[in-house]
Amino acid sequence: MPYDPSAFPPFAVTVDLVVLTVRRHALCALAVRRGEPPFQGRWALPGGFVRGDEDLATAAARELAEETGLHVQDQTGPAPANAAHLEQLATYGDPKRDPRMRVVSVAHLALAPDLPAPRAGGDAHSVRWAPVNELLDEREGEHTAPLAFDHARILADGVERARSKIEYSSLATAFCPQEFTVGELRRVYEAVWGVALDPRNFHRKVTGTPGFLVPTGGTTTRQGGRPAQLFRAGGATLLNPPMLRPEA
Amino acid sequence: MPYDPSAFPPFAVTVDLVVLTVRRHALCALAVRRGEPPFQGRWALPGGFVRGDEDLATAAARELAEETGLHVQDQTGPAPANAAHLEQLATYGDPKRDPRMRVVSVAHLALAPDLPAPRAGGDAHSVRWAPVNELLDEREGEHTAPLAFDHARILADGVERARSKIEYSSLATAFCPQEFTVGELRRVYEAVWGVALDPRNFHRKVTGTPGFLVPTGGTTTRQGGRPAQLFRAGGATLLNPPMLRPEA
DNA sequence: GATCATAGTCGTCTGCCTGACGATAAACAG
DNA sequence: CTGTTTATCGTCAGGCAGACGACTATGATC
Repeated sequence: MPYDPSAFPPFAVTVDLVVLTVRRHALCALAVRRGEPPFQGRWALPGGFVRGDEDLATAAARELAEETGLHVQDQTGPAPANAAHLEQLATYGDPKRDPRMRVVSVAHLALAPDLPAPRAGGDAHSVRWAPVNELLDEREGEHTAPLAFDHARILADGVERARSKIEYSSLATAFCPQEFTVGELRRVYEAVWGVALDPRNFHRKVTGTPGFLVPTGGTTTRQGGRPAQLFRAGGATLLNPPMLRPEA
Repeated sequence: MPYDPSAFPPFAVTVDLVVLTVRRHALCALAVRRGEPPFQGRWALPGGFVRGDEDLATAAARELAEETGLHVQDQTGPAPANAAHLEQLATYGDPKRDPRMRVVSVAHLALAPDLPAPRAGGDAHSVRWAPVNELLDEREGEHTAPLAFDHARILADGVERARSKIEYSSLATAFCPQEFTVGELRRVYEAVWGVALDPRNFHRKVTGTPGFLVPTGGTTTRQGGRPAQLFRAGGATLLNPPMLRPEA
């Protein structure tokens, strides 16, 4: 690795974000409308350049906060109400992925609870939560033009990562508010996997997995029906045994 | 995303390789000795700059071939004898990870069968297969100085990826020659996980998992003892049910 | 207030998978 | 021929998962 700057080609490095949440029983992703060419007017994933003195994870957290007001879940201390999970997804560096110049994008995956409040600093016309099925739909439509750049691929990879990761980790709780019921957690799994799960078996499974859920003592009827116990996410990050996705 | 080149800082982009194989019942990684500062004389992961017109996967495959003579496994057509599995691992971009300049490294993970032939173009003094336990050992020793840069972290991430991925995918066969026995495959799992497995249960499990192994009809006694059936990797990439790593 | 719809929670049963382990088979070394 | 090594088949008990019945506690409706 020589010093000589002419020995290597310069790249622009960006972070792109796949921000997922569950709204109205559907898995949704954050999309922004592009205001300038290329792909002007098309929807894209939020993202931006990594600064010269900034770590990749820091850049992703900064973009996430700018775009949504969400803060990255801190391991220590009490989690704020609007805490999100953030992890690196993959890096995309096809020489032709951006027609202007050579851009390498380090995509990150963020999982957030459904936000009742509007997004900070967001323009309603240029930022929206869209069902991933719509965004990944190939057909043209009012809101269904393909995503800009290679963002459909990135989104698909992010969705697949989320789908498989909630199997063997407690990440599904990142889609829930701080306190949640077993039924709410089940609806998260159903929305992310796109399947229906048996409430009784799910309840047994999830309450029987050590470290997954801790009861808070409270109950709620916000979903209607009989009052349900409230839980908080337990300390376990890896689930043993895992939640099994039903056969394809 | 403006055009203006002054609007974003330039980065150097490299690929680093975690190349794993199983030799003498131990999981080993490829290490190269650095010939110049920084970290002169220390061991490091092989890698190099991504060229201006090159995809990330292409750059990784090129570096792999230069360093080992291995070719990336092609989905179509017959696999050559020296075929390796290659996938992107993660990207490391701490601003201080290289003291000379801002380098973002897209690490890749390669899994290869034990190579009986010496490496093409390699100097025996500057390239070696080293047990990952040695490379990750913090203590100083003749061959155990810590890896250069953040390569210990990258190697650890690669090893962990391999350990978890052979659970639910057929990737363990990438460590085997084209034709192999159940016992040889078991020794791969034992070396990667660092545990002893029951030969009888392992045999039942792998032969009972659909699409994992297809018998070639031949047998071999190269491991001594009773002749063992030879198998080839089946078409399945995802194992159902998965191989379960024994409890920690 | 009785009835109904909605969710939540507890049990039961059966089949499958797993881990532990006995037994047999086929090679080679002495 | 006997012991050693590796491979392969079988058995058995425990645990977990899917299917599903039953009961409970709310709010909504008549």
